[in-house]
This record gives sequence, structure tokens and C-alpha cells, in this order.
Amino acid sequence: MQILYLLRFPLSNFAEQIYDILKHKVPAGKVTTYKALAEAVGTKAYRAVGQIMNKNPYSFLSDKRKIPCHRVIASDGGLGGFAYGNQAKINLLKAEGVTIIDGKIPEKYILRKL
DNA sequence: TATTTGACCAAGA
DNA sequence: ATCTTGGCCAAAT
Repeated sequence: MQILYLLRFPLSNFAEQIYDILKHKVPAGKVTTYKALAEAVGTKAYRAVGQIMNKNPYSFLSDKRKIPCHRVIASDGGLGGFAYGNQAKINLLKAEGVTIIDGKIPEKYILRKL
């Protein structure tokens, strides 16, 4: 059954690495950036990271693996996007203790090196 | 194989 | 503090 799941949601090595790093190095109460994730894998594909978050098969709603894609924000402290709507992203972050000031995430919450 | 598409980023004649 | 522009590159088409 595991194999069927993988066939249904084939992961490139790139996406898999991003998910893994995000899942293991960004705890609740902290956030990271698209850029930091890309760099952690040794690439400048910042935008590709966003696409991967958008389409990730491990929806935090339906899958137990719960890749915390709501903890990924833009490099300038802005929210970035969220597949289920930005308000949902804000709510999740707030629930984890991340306060948003004036639409931006304060620097103290951001992990820029992974 | 070629072109288009982004939840991006940095710089600014 | 905004807005624009050119660059970036994996995935999707």
C-alpha cells in the first residue's frame, strides 16, 4: 500500500529534501523562508520551493505526516502564500505563538540558516 | 525537446 | 515605505 501511495504522489529528490528539512528543522513557534529552504539544498530555486509547498501531497489537513508548510514565509518577513488561504496560515502561526506585526513576521522568529 | 509558470528575491539610470 | 524589473530554476504543460 505504501508503494501505491508513492506511485500516486511521486516525489522528486528535490521536493523530498525540502519537505524533510522543513519537517525536521523548523519547530512550532519558528518560521523559515523559501530562500533558506532552497539554499539548504544547495540551489537558488526559490520559486520552485513555493510551487512545491503549494502542491505538496502531504496536506497538513489530511495527512498525518503534516509537512508544516505554514511555517514558510517570504524573505522580507511577508507572509508568502498558502494553499488553503492566507487567513488559515495566519491562524496556524498565531496558534503556535508567532505574532504578526503589521503584516510582517518579526525577525526573532525567522530561521534564515538551516 | 521547448516553453511557460510560479506561495520568490534583490536591487534600484 | 512602495513599486518595477530582471534574474532565478524545478515542474508542469
